[in-house]
Amino acid sequence: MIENTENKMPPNFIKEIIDEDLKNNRYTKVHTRFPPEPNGYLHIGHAKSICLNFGLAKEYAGLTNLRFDDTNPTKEDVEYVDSIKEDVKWLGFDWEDRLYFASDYFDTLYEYAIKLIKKGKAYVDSSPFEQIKEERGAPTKPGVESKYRSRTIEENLELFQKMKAGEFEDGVHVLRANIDMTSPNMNLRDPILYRIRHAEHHRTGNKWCIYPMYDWAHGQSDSIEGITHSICTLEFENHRPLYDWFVEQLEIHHPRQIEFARLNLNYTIMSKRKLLRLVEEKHVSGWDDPRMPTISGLRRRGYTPESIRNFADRIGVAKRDNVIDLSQLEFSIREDLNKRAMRVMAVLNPIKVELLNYPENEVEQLDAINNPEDESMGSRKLPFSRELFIDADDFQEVPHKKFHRLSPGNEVRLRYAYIIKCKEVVKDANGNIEKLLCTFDIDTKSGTGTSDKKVKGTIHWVSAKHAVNIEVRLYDRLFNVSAPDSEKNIDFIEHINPNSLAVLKNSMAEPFLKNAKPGERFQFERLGYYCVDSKDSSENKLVFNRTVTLRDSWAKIENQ
RNA sequence: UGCCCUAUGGUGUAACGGUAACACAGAGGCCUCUGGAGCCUUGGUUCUGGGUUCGAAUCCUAGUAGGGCAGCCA
Repeated sequence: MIENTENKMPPNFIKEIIDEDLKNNRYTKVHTRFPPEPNGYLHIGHAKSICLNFGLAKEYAGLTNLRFDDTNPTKEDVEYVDSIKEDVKWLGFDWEDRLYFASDYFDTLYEYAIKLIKKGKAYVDSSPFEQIKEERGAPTKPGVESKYRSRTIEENLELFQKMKAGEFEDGVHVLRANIDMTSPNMNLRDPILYRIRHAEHHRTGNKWCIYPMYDWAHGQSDSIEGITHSICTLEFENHRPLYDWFVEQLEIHHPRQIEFARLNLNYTIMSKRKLLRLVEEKHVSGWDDPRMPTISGLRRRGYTPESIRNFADRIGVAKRDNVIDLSQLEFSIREDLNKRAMRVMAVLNPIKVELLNYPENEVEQLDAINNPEDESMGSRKLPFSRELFIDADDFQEVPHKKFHRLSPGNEVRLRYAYIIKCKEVVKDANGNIEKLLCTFDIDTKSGTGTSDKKVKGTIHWVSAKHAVNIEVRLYDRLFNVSAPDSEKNIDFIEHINPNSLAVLKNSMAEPFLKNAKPGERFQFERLGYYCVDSKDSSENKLVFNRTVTLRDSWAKIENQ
């Protein structure tokens, strides 16, 4: 396997920080966490974070928790909780018995809030929404203090208790921290800790009608879990002083937050909101549509966990904004599947070939190697007969000057079989090719060494009467521009590639594929990697998804 | 006209003060019963200007450029 076996990711600034923390005894172990909000499916960007958090812990012999930051009941759902667990597991990571929810800490968080109020560090603000917004100021304009800021501790305690008891409508009061309305860091301008939301929570039901804000819940959750290094993305950099302030005021365990740049992929959108829109507006078949950058989409597309982990290692982690080339992801899956996928022959767009000098009812069983990269995968038998299918792309009636495949009067090798020559093109009334009449050279049988005839090309084929009909879904990038959501005035939906999916219903595969099981991956020789669709494929109707094409140097020649 | 962060070949990431490395992509070539795989070759005055130093991609400083921050979202 290509994956490095030393459990080591390449050097990065986070490891340097951890090394230093360990050396200085700031912490004596490494404990990380992956903290998704269950409001959507995980995508390849999350995979980067998952690999980072679990990878770091593994490398330092530490632990990683899975914690759902479920502080907003109006946006979250168990469907997402389940999918996230499945995806993390599938990626190959194990949180063991450390599955947590921020909602597990609602009681503790409430106690913490009381503590803050008693210290005079939090107050109930009864200003209307608009007023709070107004008083917060702007990045370049200091905020002003709320008139409720000077309420007594007793008054705050009583009001907060009543908020919890459900005595107020949504939005009537909020609990705010008492910090500094003039701070240049907006996060420190008396941030809201609790809001009233009479909504049912997917775990706590109707127990609560006040819910903690993310900023109030997140850092304390990390603290409660004894997290040493809270790895998060760059946009929370400005929140760090606030989180530090909370744990200092509360005098509780102080995790160290380290921010890194999130993953961006060209020709891809990563925003959960926008992915949700693709699903809701049915531009794709669901969160697991093989064109989606979600983990479930990549899985259905045929990506392996190993390939994604290697990808994450390869792209590294740093603080500068980045856009990774899609080819990097494609390389990762080709690299992995090249080593492990069984080779098989399938004809996407069949043209019939008749071998005029091959006996009518004869069938030969030819030897075919299952994987030239891995001898242990052995070989199999391929039936060969008078009538075959080859791919339309492998025949040109008027060949391009560098075309090495079949054309009238030309010879080509049939992989694992014979060299054939095209004698005649048979067409129907509309001029469409019906079949190719060819002859085969009996001395050129593969493996016999009875002929030293050389031809420039080798093509794949399938025996017509033995072939199994399959459906093939050819996927291409979902968007036709490299940065689909970069223009403010153009809806990213307009950049959807109309050819992102092509369905071929008449493809033919060698009989071995008859027993292919959902999720199984193959290389269709000379074409690419394909996997049996996990949803729509059945024994009667095999459906294959194209994971990725093989590198195609012919395409380059052809385009010149 | 505030605060925070960032700046290395086309794209990423490394180099931890001693003369730029690795991967992907691109371009050449070799090899080949997958035009696959594999192998070889080929790109950078390290954003700019000052400074510190025997020596700077690395430290300081001033610019410039990009990103983030004004949800009772996360």
